[in-house]
Formats: sequence, structure tokens, C-alpha cells
Amino acid sequence: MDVDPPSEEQKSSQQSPFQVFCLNSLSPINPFSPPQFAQPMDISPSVSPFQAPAPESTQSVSTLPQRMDLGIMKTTTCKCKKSQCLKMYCCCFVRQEYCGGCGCMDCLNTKATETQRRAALEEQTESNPQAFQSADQPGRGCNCKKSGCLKKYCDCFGAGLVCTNLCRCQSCLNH
DNA sequence: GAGTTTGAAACT
DNA sequence: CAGTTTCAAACTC
Repeated sequence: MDVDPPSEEQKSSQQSPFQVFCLNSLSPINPFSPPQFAQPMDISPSVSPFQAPAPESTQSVSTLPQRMDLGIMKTTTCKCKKSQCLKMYCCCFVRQEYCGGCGCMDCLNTKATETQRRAALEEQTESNPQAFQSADQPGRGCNCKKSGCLKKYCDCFGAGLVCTNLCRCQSCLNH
């Protein structure tokens, strides 16, 4: 490995203009936005999607604030029962983090089950190379039908954003 | 806390 | 690719 991981300061300085826009527009709108939102996930292409996060994350995850900046999968911990935390249903898996302090059952998203975890990650990226990158883009648009985009089921509303022409939602009231 | 609703993901 | 099913979070009571 000849590439040093970026420091926290470097990471925050790597925010794209879009991310900056989103984050700036969050605070006045989003009533549940803690300031920590300004720390985006580092899912840059230079980082392997199969690279495991630091082992201590299994201890620290549950103490982290809610991460609405993902647009989807807002919660910090999951409660998966059937997916074994190896599918995109799982908020931890989507963030490519190990489960830790979650209420999940039959979890395979752990350091101890790294083989299965990596296989699942690989399978996911094979079927959709953008799978983990797109999860970090709240502006990708929602597809809501019944919520009027005024509930947190809506990716846009959950991220504190108004819907745009990128969305395919119906009966949208989130303008 | 249990049950319902919702929309994304997964499956057929 | 469209329709259906499964899943887990959000929501309601």
C-alpha cells in the first residue's frame, strides 16, 4: 500500500461542490440534523470497496450520531433479521461497515465472517459497480408513491432536501 | 411495544 | 424489463 489514507481534515476538504451544497442546505431545513453530518463517508474510487474498516468500529458504531447524509439508510445501527446484514437492506452493509452494537440477528457482517462479507460485497459490486457510490448521493432522486415525499420514507425528505426533476415520485409535496 | 405502512432491494 | 415479493425503517396507535 503506497497510498496513505487521508486524514479527517483531508477528507472534509474533499467534499464535492454538490456535497457542500447539500450539507449547507441541510441545517436550516432539517430539524434532525446534527452538525456531524458534515463528515461524509469516504467511498472514493481509490478506496477498495472490500477494504474493511478499522476493527474498533464494531465498538464505536453504536455511539455515532444518525447519518442522514447518506440519503438512504439513515440509521447508525441496523435491526436486520433475515438478510444476515449482507444485502443492501442493511444500513451497515450499505456503508460498508461492520455491524456493531446493532440489534441484528444471524449477522454475517462482522470481522469474524469476513469471507462471507467480502463475497457479498463483491457480488453487489459485480451486479452494480455504482452500488456503494450511489448510496452516498442524496440527490439521486426518490420514487415515492404514497408518502407525498413528506415523510422519512422519502430519501429526499430524509436528507432534508426538496425533490427535483431527478425524482420519479408521485403526488409530491416536497417542494 | 405491537402492528401497520412505506419504498427500496431482491427475486421471478 | 415488468411485476411481485421480501425486507427493514418509519410511522401510528
